[in-house]
Amino acid sequence: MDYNEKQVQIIETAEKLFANNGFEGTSIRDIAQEAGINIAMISYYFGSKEKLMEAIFAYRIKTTFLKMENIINNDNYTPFQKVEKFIEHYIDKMFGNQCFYRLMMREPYIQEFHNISDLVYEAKKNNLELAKKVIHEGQKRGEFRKNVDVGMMIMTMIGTANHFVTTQEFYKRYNNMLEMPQVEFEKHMRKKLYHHLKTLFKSILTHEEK
Amino acid sequence: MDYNEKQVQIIETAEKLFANNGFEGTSIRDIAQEAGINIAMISYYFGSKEKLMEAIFAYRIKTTFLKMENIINNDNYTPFQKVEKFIEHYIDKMFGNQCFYRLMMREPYIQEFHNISDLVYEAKKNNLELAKKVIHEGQKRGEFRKNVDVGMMIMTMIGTANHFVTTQEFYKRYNNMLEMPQVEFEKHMRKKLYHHLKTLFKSILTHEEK
Amino acid sequence: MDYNEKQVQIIETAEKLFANNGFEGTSIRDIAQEAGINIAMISYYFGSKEKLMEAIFAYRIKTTFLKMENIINNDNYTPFQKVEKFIEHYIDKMFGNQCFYRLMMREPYIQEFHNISDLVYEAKKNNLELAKKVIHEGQKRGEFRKNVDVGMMIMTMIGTANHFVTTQEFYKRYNNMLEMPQVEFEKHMRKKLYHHLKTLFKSILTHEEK
Amino acid sequence: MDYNEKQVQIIETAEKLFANNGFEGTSIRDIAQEAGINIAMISYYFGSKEKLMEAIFAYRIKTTFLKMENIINNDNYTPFQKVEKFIEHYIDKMFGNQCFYRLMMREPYIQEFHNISDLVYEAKKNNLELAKKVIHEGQKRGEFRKNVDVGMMIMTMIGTANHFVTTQEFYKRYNNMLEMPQVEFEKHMRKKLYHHLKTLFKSILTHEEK
DNA sequence: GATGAATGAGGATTCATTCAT
DNA sequence: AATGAATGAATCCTCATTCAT
Repeated sequence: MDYNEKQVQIIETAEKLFANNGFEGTSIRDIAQEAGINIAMISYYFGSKEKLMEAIFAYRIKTTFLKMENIINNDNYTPFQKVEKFIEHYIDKMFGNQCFYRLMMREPYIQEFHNISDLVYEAKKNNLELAKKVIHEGQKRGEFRKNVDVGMMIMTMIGTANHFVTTQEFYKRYNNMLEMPQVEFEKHMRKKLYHHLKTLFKSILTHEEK
Repeated sequence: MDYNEKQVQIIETAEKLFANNGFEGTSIRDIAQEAGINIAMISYYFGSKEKLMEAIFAYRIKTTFLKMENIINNDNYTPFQKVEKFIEHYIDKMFGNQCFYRLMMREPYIQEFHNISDLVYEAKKNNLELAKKVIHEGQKRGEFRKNVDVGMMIMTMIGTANHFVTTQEFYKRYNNMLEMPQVEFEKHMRKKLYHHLKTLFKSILTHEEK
Repeated sequence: MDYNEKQVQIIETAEKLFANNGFEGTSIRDIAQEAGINIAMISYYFGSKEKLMEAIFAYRIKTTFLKMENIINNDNYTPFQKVEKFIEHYIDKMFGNQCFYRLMMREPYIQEFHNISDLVYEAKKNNLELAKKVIHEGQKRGEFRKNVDVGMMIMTMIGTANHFVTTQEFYKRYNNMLEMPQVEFEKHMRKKLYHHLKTLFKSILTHEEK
Repeated sequence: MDYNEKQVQIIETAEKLFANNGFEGTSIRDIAQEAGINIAMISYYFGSKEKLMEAIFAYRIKTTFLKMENIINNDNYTPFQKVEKFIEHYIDKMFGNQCFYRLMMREPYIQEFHNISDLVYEAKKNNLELAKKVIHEGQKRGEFRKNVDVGMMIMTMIGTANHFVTTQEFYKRYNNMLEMPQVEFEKHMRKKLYHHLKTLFKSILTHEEK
């Protein structure tokens, strides 16, 4: 399960190409060429193209979906601070691993065919339950409204964030930001997303129904 | 630009398969077999696989992104009723054309290579501007808060709705609804989404900042 | 065996395309498009693509390889004048039917597969024997040398003339005549060829061996 | 640019089939079957059918159009001996590479579409200029007539020789030589062609105009 | 451990032809 | 008489994978 330098290089190259062109739209030749390695090495290291896909998921889910617990269990934060941290964390992860997130979005079916279904399911479930825990805590402490559908809130956060990534190109074009350097643009996006989701959650969690 | 019965059948079959398996993951053979037609007919009718993809977009965007104006311009509705109608309409369209929406989500790159880029851009822009119009109207009438980022609200609506569709399988499994018939499940989802987004928008648009 | 206007149009279009791109390199669609007729008409009129090829040969050989006898049997001409007429006639025919001649040159195998083998054989044989007749007449009258290989002379005439047509493009480029209008260029070529072959034949037929 | 054994085998097989059936009339399957190799190997080695055609030309022109200079520059030969050697050399090359010569004759257009145009042009030009050099030398030494159109003489040589190859089948049939073994037949043809062209050139180059 | 050569399977597309009208 | 729709066969090419080295 530990990948050497070359294997990691292959994984990351493949991830990028799969995200851009899809699993079937990317050939092993493409990956080998982009990564500067021999074509046969992919089958050699991973067994097959499918197994490489599995490796990507295993690699990312392991290194990506961890360490959320630390935030949740830090007692120095108020419930809403925890929510904020949670949002920040998700956004940071997503921007830091855009390719992988785009890949997950575009190849949902891939789960069914390969041995990653459970992995992904567990990661999502884990995420959801952490969020529930935070919000329930806030409710118990009387700081959040009672009748909040936590599942829907999480979907809103993830959906909005994901769509943000997906729709970047439209956004750029619509707002005449095509010339802005990618790094700056991402910074802008990220900040905007932070603010929006925090405001949204605050509004939902603390707004009194009339 | 008018497609006969057989052409529509091909378009809809291809749309489904492209949505499930991707453009490159779907062979012309697959489409022909599923649609019960001869393999050569696809090239015969559409010229190529790529042109078929273009036809799908042209077909759907034309028939899907219309008639939203009627809602917006109906003076019998209050601004918030218009927002509700807008949300309903988007959700209905999306559930009614799940395949196409999933296809758009998974193949964003396809726009760049083919002649659908502008089509999609215009549709999205049109959508966004209609939403802006409604909300600005509510603001002018003092019924909505002033400092609402309309763009972000739309992204939230679309992102949440899209994610809802994408994540169905996880949702089913997580909530032990795997046995529920698809039709009933969708009804359930749709209702839930209606409610959630309306509540969300109400909260955002009318909640007074403290 | 009599072709109507449309059939002739198809034949001539096909002849041109076959000459330029070869039999297999030309599709029925190409011919139909170029001739401005329906695709099905070719099979309808001629039965098949192969039969169309046969029709071209039948059509051209009939109308092309005739009337040579008149020259030969005209008693007002001296033997060498007859040779000159013969040369002129061949060159004129060839320039007037360049496409057909190029077609014959590039598709010699086609004879074996189709029913035109005998047709072509007879035409060639007829040509050769007419030439022999003229030259033998000149020899009998003591005006031509005795030991002339008539077959080789004919091959020289035909080969040179054919090569002239084939190598036009090289000739143009080599002599900086790329800008010259095709009509003028052909006139130039034809004149040159007349003169060359006549001189050649005169030299061969009348030159006394030392 | 150096081809291994298998590549050469493919090139020579393809050359033969292209010469007989044309570029478009020959399928990759045909070539693979005749050469006893896997179909995919052709694309593997050459990239495409077109590139294979280019390879044939590159291969032949390189190995075929060389070493003529040696003859020309050999000072032991008289000008007419050089002409004879030149003729012999051309005929030998042509009979030794009949397929390639037939291929060049039947696919002149192929030059325009592919990267061999210049290659062929240079080879032809080179050939022509060597011939000119020889004849001009003879003229300078007063052994050849002054007013000889060297270009036309070369065309005569090449055209006659080429036509000889093209028309073999007719010749055989006409002269009842269908039963003669090919090797013996070729020997006969070659000898005949030697003699004819040498006589022809002698007559033209040395015959005094009256 | 690492790789270049080789291949069978399957990809999209074009083809000449047929048939109902 | 003439044609648009439709199709099975064949086209070239790319694919992921294997194997001897």
